[in-house]
Amino acid sequence: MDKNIKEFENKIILGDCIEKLKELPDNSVDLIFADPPYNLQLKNELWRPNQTKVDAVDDEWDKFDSFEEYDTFCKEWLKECQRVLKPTGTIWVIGAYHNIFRIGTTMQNLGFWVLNDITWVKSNPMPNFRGVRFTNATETLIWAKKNEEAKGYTFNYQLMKKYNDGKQMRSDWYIPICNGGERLKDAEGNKVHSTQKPETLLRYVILASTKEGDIVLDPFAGTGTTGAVAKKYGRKYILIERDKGYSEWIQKRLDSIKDRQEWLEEHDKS
Amino acid sequence: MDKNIKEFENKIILGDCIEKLKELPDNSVDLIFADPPYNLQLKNELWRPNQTKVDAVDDEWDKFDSFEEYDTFCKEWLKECQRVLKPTGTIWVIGAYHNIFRIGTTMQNLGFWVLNDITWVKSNPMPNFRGVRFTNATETLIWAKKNEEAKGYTFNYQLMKKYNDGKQMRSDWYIPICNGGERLKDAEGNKVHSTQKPETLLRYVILASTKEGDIVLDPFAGTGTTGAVAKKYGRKYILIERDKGYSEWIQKRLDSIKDRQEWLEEHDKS
DNA sequence: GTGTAGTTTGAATCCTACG
DNA sequence: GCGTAGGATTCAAACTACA
Repeated sequence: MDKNIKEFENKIILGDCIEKLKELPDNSVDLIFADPPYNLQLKNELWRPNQTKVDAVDDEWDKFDSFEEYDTFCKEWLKECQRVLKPTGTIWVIGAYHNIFRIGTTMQNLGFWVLNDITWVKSNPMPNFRGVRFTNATETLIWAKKNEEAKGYTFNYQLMKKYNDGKQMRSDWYIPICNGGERLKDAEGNKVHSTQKPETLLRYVILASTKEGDIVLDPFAGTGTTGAVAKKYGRKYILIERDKGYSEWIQKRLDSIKDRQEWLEEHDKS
Repeated sequence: MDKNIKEFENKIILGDCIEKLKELPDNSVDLIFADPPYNLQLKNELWRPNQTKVDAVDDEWDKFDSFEEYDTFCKEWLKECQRVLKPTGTIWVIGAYHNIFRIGTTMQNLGFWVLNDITWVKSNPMPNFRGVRFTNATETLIWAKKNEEAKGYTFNYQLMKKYNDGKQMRSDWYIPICNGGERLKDAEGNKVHSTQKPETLLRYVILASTKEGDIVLDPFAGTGTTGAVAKKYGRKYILIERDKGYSEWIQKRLDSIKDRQEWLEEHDKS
């Protein structure tokens, strides 16, 4: 026990999100970015808190049960995030209409204090092929502080204003989905991860709400976009990922990125 | 008991939302648009940089003691809405980050099936004066059907596509806030209602998800924007409003609107 | 009437440091 | 904990006044 946060800095931690969060000390990270899974098909493997009894037949699991399990799962990891977050830190959680309402409710119930809901407006969303709904063109990010009383969170107002043509940055962000050279593909040309987030999105998040040298935690690291952007901008990262395959991709990805200091030194020489 | 929905058509019903909803028959309306109180929880005064005070929403109807009380309230009116809604009908609920997560969760728990979450992107939102957050530039609408199994809801895909320059309509809508001549003002020039919605927003909603002659119910009618747009486009309306003052404004507003048939006849002559 | 400059205002969970 | 002083902070659109 009584581990120091330094042991975890710039590490990729392989394992279950909740278990691994529990190993981190209280009040130790400056920013959390969480992109939790919400594929209801995975419910049995993923967010059964109690592995002992799993219904064999899916039909026996009515919708409310499945929502309840998901809520329990989210409450667990969010509670750990709240504990680990510094009082001056903030948390970002991204989701879509399948899960973001439940997450927002859970966060408010735990006492997180919402600062903004940000809409990621996709410039190139997937069309609705059957023409029975509106094109699903957005995802939502919740930005919150540890609790209502928490003071002193970082918001680089002037920097964001500069990036927005000199006008105050708004809560609607126009960013393309992750595609092209940035999208990780395996040897067969298949995408490595189904929901890889664009680096631009993480750049907004990290530049808006951290200072250089801050510690950024991502409990669902996936392909490691959070780590990649953190490294590029001189922030420390702690990445938790339960899938060994993904974690190996993250390692490769991060190894290929020069860290800020290196980059600055090279830049000075030229 | 056993009232017929025809008794309520094109009526403004003065009274408590939940009580009055209970008088409506099962499976009787085609569309519900609900703009419930947001539970803003504003605590302090806010001053602009030029030392003028922001006119905050401090109406009695937005006061709740806790999340729990708010949730109970929402569960009640949403349950009645679900009962009253035809299986081929849909419901829209608008909110902001203060309440929309709770509403979405409650709706999912009740078995409503979400079709889209729509982001109303405001072209002219109020800025963040203190520079401590992003400009709060959006509100969210949840569009849902009665339950997962419900079939045959109306979505005027081609019409919406036409309104969107021939491209499939997306879930992000760019609409100014309600201001100018459309904003109702009393004799002293004060706004009648602190949160009047723009007609354009309701036009999108009603044209997308109803046919002519359909019945549109608004349980929190306010200044009656839903009724006004319904009347203009040949839909029937049922408006519930608990405040006598507001309901009188609605009556005046609706009286000044020609109904669709009248309008078409005049238009034919010219 | 027309054009320009100045004023007003909108669903807002809007500060921090120091006694 | 509280009270107070210090200091940094706004965008778009409608409306008004006036030339």
